[in-house]
Amino acid sequence: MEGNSGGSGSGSGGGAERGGNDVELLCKTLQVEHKLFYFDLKENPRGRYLKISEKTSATRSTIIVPSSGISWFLDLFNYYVNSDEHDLFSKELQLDSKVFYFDIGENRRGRFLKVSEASVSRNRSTIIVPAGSTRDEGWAAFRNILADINEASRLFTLPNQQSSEPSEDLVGLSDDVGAGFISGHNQPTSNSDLSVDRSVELPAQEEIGNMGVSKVIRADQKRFFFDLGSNNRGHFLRISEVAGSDRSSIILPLSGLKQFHEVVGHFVEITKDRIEGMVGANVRTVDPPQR
DNA sequence: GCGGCTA
Repeated sequence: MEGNSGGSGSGSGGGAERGGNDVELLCKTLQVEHKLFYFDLKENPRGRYLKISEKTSATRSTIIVPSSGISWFLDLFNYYVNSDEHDLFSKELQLDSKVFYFDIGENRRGRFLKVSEASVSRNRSTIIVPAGSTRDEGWAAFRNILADINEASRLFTLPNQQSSEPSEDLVGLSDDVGAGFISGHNQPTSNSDLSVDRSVELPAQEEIGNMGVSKVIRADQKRFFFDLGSNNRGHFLRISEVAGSDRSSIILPLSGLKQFHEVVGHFVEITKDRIEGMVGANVRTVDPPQR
């Protein structure tokens, strides 16, 4: 019934993008009690993101998580699942220009986790995840979905390049990232009873290989975000440093990435004696827990 | 077959 006036022209220049042109990489569904959660891993030229929607009979609410935040969400849900009931505190997570608030609540229906997204130009949106009746099964199921999606996102990101164990590498990024061809693969997302996943036929594999690649490393109190991107000038790697509320970035054209890698390797080499005891202590890549 | 949540 929608008078979709000229359906192709719907992308007229407004700030409200509906993500209609975005590529769906992965869709999953999770039912917790009578709520339905939709997880959509999507990608557009600006990058990759995870859309999480909560649907009830009368309510629909959605949060958008940048791809760099998926592993943080996984970490946080692990925290809420694994910590003792009395040790649960509110958390907040800042990503780009968004802040996500995690708060525990309880009423006669039970315990729940409220996840709110606050961004500059958009109304705050919230989803509420029931803890579940026994052993936080709602949160645990939610966590498992996040783990699957995090894994899948990394599969899309680096098809063939996990040659070395990440615990010994400062940055597991090879110098030929540009060659992004995802071979026809049987992806190992196997048995999930209540989660329906379908691997979308990838319409533009080169784009997927070239964009939306993200990594995060932690060093002391700082976080460094590595994001591949491209514009009309070509492809680049953006490295952002986040410490407290300060943030700054450098933009490295891919043409310089190999030299960059060599220079970094040089300094790793000459400081090896000093840093090798630190790897794994306060300098390490963020590796989300398996399963 | 719920129901939580500042806009």
